[in-house]
Amino acid sequence: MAGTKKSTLALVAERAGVSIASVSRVLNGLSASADVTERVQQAASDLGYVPDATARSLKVGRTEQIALAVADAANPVYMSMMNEVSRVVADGGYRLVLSSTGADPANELDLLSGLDRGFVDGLILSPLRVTDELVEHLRRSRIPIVVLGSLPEGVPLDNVRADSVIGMRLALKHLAKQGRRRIAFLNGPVDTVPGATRLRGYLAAVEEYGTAQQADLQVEADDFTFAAGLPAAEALLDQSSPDAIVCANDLLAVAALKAIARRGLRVPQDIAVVGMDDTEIAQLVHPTLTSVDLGAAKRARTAAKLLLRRLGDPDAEVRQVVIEPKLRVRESSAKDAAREPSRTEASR
Amino acid sequence: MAGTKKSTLALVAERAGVSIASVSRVLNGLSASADVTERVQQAASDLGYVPDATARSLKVGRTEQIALAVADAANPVYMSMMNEVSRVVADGGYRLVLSSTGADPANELDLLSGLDRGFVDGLILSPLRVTDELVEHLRRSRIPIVVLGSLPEGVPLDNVRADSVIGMRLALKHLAKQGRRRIAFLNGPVDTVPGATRLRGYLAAVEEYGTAQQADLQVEADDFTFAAGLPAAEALLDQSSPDAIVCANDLLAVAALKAIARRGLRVPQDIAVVGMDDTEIAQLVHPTLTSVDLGAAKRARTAAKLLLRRLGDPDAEVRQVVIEPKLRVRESSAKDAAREPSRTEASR
DNA sequence: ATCGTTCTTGTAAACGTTTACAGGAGCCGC
DNA sequence: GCGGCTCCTGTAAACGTTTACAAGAACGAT
Repeated sequence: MAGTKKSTLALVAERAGVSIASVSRVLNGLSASADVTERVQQAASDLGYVPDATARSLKVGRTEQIALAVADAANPVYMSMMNEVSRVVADGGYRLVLSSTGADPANELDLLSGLDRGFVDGLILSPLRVTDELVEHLRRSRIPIVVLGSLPEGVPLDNVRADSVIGMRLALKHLAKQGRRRIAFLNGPVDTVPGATRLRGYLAAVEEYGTAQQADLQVEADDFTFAAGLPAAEALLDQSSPDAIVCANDLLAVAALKAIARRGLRVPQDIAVVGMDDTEIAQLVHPTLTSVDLGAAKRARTAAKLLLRRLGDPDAEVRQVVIEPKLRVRESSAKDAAREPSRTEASR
Repeated sequence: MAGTKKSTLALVAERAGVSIASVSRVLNGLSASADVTERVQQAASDLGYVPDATARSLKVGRTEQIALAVADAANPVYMSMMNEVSRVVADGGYRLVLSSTGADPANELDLLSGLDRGFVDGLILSPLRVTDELVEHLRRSRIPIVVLGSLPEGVPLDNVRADSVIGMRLALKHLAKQGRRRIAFLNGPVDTVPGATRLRGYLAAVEEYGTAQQADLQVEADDFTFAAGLPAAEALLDQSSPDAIVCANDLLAVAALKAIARRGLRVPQDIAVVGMDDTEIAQLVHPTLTSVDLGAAKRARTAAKLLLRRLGDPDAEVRQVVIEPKLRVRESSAKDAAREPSRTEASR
């Protein structure tokens, strides 16, 4: 069947006794006589011909590749996003180039400059920090970019974001309704976009629902990870005695669960815990974790579709989509402890 | 600084008043007079010139891209592998193209045939199932492939695998030494490579340590996921009363923990649980999960390095690396329940 | 029978690089 | 002062496609 040597249009043409133009036409389904079609197809299959992607790209000016750049691919929420993007993009006939930018904004800039090399047709970018310089680069990019996450007003780029302010509101409302008054906030770095907006949401909700507002109810982990969350949660429990903790992240929430368990306190009886992102982890831990679903999968899917749309129609109007958060109540904040998870999701 | 219009060698040449060959040479650091060098660099930066990746690829016959194909990107163990590969590959100056093949072997075959289109220089493949047809395709591939996982004898391909038979042996030895006699096995699909070898390892270890060998101590989940593991674990507890469960996977192990908790049994006092892969999840759950570290990160890193090596030297001798498993004892199998995790890993 | 259509096919240019080759300038030693 | 050397630079070919254009064949209509 497939030979092991490289094969080219010219070879096929020679074998079929036609010109390379005819071969190209037949293989691309353009008009050709039955005779030529037959001979070309025969020759092509004899030689196991496969068109060269690079040459084609150079000629048609498209690579059929899309880049996805996320800050921290180790975070489960990015993983689920990646999976969604991967699927949509593949369905659209594109390959996915992965770009792990890491926490350093410089990498994002590097990536953006590198984009002009034209190795992808479009980019989905999920920046942790949005600097002016980044925005400037985004504006003058030669290829379509859709941003996954918040963007300053007036930047004319497709983007899809979660409304985490409302998300925090949902969490605090839920807790306040149970009579929780000392609701703490375990945040990640506040100099990141998610960290900043979630803090804003927390403060607004504390105000709205009239729960305790004390500085010692807020703590900031060095990173949105379990490892960073653990000491932060410990510190929080040391410095205050909350009756609920809402966390910027499921990983941080799991860290809170652990810190609470180490002190012999009970969840949710003594302290309720609410996470954010509603990753798979929320359902794995014990007790299962109440979490604010910011629609990561949906955001990712939407972003990918927006990009495909723009690749198809570069002049389409700019669209900014906001995904509405949903609260997934589970054991870690249930009023009656015996309650089952409210919803079971398949994990794949 | 960078202009927003596309720029080409010819434009730079014109502006600098030299030939395109000279421009290319200067930009690639080849010999050139100070005068020309100066003028070219000036012109290039004026125009914000960036070389076109596609054209370069076509000419030099390399794409600087490497593909990574995994069956199920949603599995946390693949995620960690992906991160490692991503890093090594990036350090080597390559981009990473992600290919989620899914459970269907047909997709892997598609991918392999597509590889001849030459959009990547090499491939790291982690197949769930290894069919003859797959092996045949692997042999006649035109680009280097390194296989992440077991491979039939005599296939001359770089590969790196875990010795999960020894891994299972470690797990059972640990449990048997505690006096556990009814050690159950919660496996994933046995028609996959991991499923098959882990079963083999379990049976051999049961033999070696003389623990109970009963059919009802073995159960097979439909997939290596939490969702699939839950009913399987329930069934296991229904049909037998093990004093330990070793699982093919951390996700399955977490499912076992949950099923056990639902019955009001205690871990590890009533039933010890051991997982496999030692993913981050093992440290998040309560109780923390003893797990066999199959060196996923190390395997991935090694595979990536092997591929880079072969890309640099196509005639290097074929290397097959086996990574030695290590047991990470944690609370879920501790003899004395108050014991702390034996080792704390940073999560990033 | 001739002209005009339509349909098929081949020739050749183009995409943006890299690089083999050759021509020319400068320089040295004799 | 001239052959030979080195060093620099330009011309042009090549990578493997796609596609505009023209040429030719076949055929119908007048």
